[in-house]
Amino acid sequence: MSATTLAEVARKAGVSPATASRVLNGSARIPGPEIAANVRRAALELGYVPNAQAQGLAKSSSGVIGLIVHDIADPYFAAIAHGVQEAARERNKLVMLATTGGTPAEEATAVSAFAAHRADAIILAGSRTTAAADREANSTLANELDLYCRNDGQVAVIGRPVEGTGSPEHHHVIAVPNEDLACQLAGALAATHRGPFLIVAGPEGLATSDDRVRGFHHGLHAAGVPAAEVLHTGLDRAGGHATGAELAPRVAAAHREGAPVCLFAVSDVMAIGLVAGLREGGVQVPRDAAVAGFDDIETLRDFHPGLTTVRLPLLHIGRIAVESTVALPGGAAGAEPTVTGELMLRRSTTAAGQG
Amino acid sequence: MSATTLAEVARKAGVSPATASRVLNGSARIPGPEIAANVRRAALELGYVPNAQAQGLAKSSSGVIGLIVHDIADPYFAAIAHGVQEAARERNKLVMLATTGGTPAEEATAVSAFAAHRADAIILAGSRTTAAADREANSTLANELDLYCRNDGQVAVIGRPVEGTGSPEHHHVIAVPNEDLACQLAGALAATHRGPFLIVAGPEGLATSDDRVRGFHHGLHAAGVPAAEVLHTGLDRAGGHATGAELAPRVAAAHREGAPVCLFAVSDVMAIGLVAGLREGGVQVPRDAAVAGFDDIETLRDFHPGLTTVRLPLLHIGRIAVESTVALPGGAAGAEPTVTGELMLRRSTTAAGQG
DNA sequence: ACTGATTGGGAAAGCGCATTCCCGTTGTGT
DNA sequence: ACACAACGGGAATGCGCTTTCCCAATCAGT
Repeated sequence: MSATTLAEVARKAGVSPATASRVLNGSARIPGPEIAANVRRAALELGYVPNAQAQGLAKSSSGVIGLIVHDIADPYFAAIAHGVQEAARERNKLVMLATTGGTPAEEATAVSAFAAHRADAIILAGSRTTAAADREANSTLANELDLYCRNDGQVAVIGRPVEGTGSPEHHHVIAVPNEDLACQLAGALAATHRGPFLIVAGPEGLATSDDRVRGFHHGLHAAGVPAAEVLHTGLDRAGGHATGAELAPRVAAAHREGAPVCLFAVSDVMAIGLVAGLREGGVQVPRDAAVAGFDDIETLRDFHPGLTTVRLPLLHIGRIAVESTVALPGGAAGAEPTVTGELMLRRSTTAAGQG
Repeated sequence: MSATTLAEVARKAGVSPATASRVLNGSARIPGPEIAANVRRAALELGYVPNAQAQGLAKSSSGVIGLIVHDIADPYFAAIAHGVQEAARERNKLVMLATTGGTPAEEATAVSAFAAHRADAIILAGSRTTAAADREANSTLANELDLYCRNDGQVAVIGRPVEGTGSPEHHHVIAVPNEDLACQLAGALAATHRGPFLIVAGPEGLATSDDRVRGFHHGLHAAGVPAAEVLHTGLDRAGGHATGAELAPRVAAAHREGAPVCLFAVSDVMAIGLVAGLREGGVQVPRDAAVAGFDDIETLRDFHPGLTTVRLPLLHIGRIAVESTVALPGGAAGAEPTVTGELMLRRSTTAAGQG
């Protein structure tokens, strides 16, 4: 059996389709109460479900927000998605999800798909990449976004703008002060930690990772601490874990020699993997080495020892991404789009007899 | 500037809209190569983006899969969403996400919204509830689902079927052997643990929680162990944490008296909160008490001490939910829809001098 | 070379709904 | 009592696309 249409409802209620349309959705003109009741009853009896596609086609607005993330299973993105979802619901919008694995090429196809669905807005979460290999894909992405904007689409990018896009009035950048916060973190750690610093970073060219590395370097430099060595690996638990296992002997040696290492992983999930890898290599945190992360992922806050990190208001970031891009039903625009973080100094960087 | 339409592309290419349509999407009839090239070039030059809504309206298929979860920030649902997303992409479908906080009423509105968008399938993840207070909302949900099915929608439910729905040929239940696995877990724990058992459950009436509690009871009973006390709390980290804090003195006392408690939290996130709460109350796991969880959430596998739990193939569950519900482009149906779990016995239930 | 089958393209009819116009009816002002 | 405004409802058009149906042109077959 096929879906019942507005026309059928109208016929059953003995009115015109126009009238039925007016009563069944908040139109400016509200038909008389008796007629309205009739229509509503007919709709109910027939099990009428409005066809959002037809509505969207007629109104040229789909009521959909597109969200693009690297990996929804990553708690970082899950938290952002949560915020997006909340704000979307307040606006009576649905959210469409695309996961891309972080490649600009996949992001471009996701944008294209969302554009095809005439999404009211597209939110692009996840680090931009500046790697040379992605240059072409990045420009494809920029083109796709421009195309979308030409059709009156709004896009919000979390972190950093996409290189090479035009129409800035359609682009909203939710800037995340990664560099500044990493700098602060480095300063705080340098104040208490005696010994060399090591940075466990994501792949080279990942903007978020690069920003945090750069900030950490600055912070160290400002504190008069020798520059940290940087190790590049995967921006996930596995990358951290592998690096931890690899580094364990060296870290253990450093500790024996009285110059324990402080490791900064550019994300919490990496830090967690790192700690696990070190532990499997016989290194205890914070006894033998200090470890810090970034993001303050909620699920990881109960980790033991408590992980020193930087809290990012992920949920809020998701919210303001949609706030900056689609107005509330009431009409008011959203809150101010500033994102700030907060240092969370916990046990993982507090060795006994230190601090 | 408004979007360019197929008609404009057709005019520019000097062909009819019909022909343009045929070349720009895989139609059965493929126009001549020269004409096709013309059309493609025109589309490119004009920056044509097909209107998926119009396509959906004309074809009556939207290419969208609706996913309903309690909370996307919960790693349990995030993992399922990941699997859904993967399988959806293989089928060239987009996924629409709705988070409901677990209330059947919200689930019903989500189903309604997805039905309005003519989603090709709806996947309902997250525990059903049998609480009396939800009776009415549950039947609303069932109605909404039936309405959706009447319009040829396919629905997959993860865990347990929704009570009161008809048209079983449209409903696919991805059964999760919660009860059986909890039973096995209880048996394994009873074999090594000496001391009373305590179950930290979710709200009463939550099917998943209830199933796991029941299974655990059975397992204990089969092992000849006295029945466990059940404590109901929130099915999240906060619930586990509060219960842990509350229980700490009692657990500590039990340990002092030589009869350490084994706590079974019905989900990993609860277990993590529980451990944290206990620790804040001075109870060390596994030294003073044993703790087990359920799900084997990936992000939590690096937890220390390793959490004894039951591994559920969450990603796979997400995959088969879509496989059972929308065919592959190739045409073949999906894999067999059986879900199995695996006991993961780790340190959290292995006190020194035991096991 | 003539008929019948096949191919390649166009015309047009929807898909389900919103909305602009239009018209008949009732209410207000002097 | 009459003109005019305001209101409440219907007819019709269009949103952008797919797809059937139809027609002209080409092809093979005896």
